[in-house]
Amino acid sequence: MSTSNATSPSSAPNPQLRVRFAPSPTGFLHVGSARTFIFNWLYARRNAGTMILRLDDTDVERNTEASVNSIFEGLKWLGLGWDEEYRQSERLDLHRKTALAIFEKGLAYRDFTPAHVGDTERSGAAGTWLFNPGMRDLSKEESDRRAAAGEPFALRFRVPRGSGAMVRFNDAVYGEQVKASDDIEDFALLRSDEMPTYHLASCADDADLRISHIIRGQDHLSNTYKHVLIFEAAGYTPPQFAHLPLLVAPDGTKLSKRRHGPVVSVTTYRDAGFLPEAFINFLCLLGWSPKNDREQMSLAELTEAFSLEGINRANAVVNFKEPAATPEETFDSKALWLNAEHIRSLPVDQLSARLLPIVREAGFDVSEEKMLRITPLIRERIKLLSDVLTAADFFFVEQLPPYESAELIPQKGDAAMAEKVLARAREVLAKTDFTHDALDQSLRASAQELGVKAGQMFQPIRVAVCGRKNAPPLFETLEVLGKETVLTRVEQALEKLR
RNA sequence: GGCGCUAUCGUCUAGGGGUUAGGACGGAAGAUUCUCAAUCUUCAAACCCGGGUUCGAUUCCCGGUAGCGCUACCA
Repeated sequence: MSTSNATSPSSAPNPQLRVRFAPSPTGFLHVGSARTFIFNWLYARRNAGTMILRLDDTDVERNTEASVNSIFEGLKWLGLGWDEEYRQSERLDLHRKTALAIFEKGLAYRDFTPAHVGDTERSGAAGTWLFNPGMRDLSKEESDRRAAAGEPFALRFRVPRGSGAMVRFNDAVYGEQVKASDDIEDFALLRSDEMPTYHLASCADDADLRISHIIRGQDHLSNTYKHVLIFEAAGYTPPQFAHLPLLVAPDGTKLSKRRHGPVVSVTTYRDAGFLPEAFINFLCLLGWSPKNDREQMSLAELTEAFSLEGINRANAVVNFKEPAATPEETFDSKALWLNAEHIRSLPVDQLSARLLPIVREAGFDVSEEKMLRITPLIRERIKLLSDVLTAADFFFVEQLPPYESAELIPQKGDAAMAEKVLARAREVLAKTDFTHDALDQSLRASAQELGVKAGQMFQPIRVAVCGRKNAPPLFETLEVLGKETVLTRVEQALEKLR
């Protein structure tokens, strides 16, 4: 890595650099987790390292297969991939071995206190709970005897006390971190059912998988002291830590499906019509900055620009609206804007290919060719892929949905003018080539002959063929619609006016 | 309660001992086009508070306040 170029992603594989994304499958994949995954992935790719996915599923009570699926579903949509995959539940032997090694060094002890007892006593006026009285100093003989007798116990880390010892680590984002070990409680390593706790399993696996950088949410910043203690007790050098500021809701609280609804779930963005590359782009800008005012960036550009130094320390608000009605007002407006930007920068054929399944899914039978012709007309008019359904609806249907005949009346005109214009249009269009320039010429000429403004000529026709006033440019629209459909719709509009 | 982290426009952020505190989204106004959108121009909008240090602090230090995190045999 010392040889890698500082300004472009290194191509030489870097076997020493290994990062992991380690979700626990106790819920769907939410946007905060997605960002953590993305940052890890970016860091791995930027430095030609290895990206590992590890399911931290040691909490048998809360894990669900549905959650595992939801995580994979979300990650699949992001489309970033990973190089290695593990499940903690398949590595319990390693965790127990690690715990045992720590125990044998005298750095952990058995706690026979029944589970869930201390909660109220612990947080009494005396202050912070640090350990259960008596257990820490149990003699080896008694501890062994009670264990041999089959009494259940949790294994706790024997955190150094009264020595004034300090635990420290250097965080790539938050800098030098120091905490008195007297302030750290004797946390559990193994539960009384012999399952490892998160702290133990996580560290044992990180060490075993030779993780070089732990990039994770800041909610783990204060847990890190415990982790440093575990790494050292087990004889490993702790990896480099980099904690990420949290993503929070507009009310400042952490994202939760219960409180904030589906806006916090990754698949909601997928289903709403976000482009994964736009969503990734948006998430990257939350808590990280390339520091050069760049906003819209491709994956390649993000990969190239990404560095731990660009990560900031304050929590970032995902500015969605809680009581959500339309997508327009639900999602963070920057996410929407970025999505529109990415849509516009997609080549027409690619955008068209992404739109087609959505249109067909909605029940419209549209050919690839036709979609290819429609796409450029709506590309600048949609923010979400699914907007295609409202922006281009009139291209898909045989029969236009009903609209008010008053819509046909042009600016500063009346029903008579609308009728006059449409009658003329019917006549002229019947003998005009349906190409942009020919339509342009004959319709403008007609306007002049009729003594109306171009806009007054175009508007009734637009409404007649699109069913509404706001639509893509007229000539292109007519061209794609085709002469037959256009004439039918103009005829129907004329009937409306009578 | 204890321990810790954080604090620049509404939101995401840049910056940093002396700046007209920059950009973006969103908002407002205008230009432009056959409507809408896109595009372009302009405008409004911020350094949490109090003490230090200093010739000078938004920037450095301390305190306060607020928010968040951890304080489980959850992760």
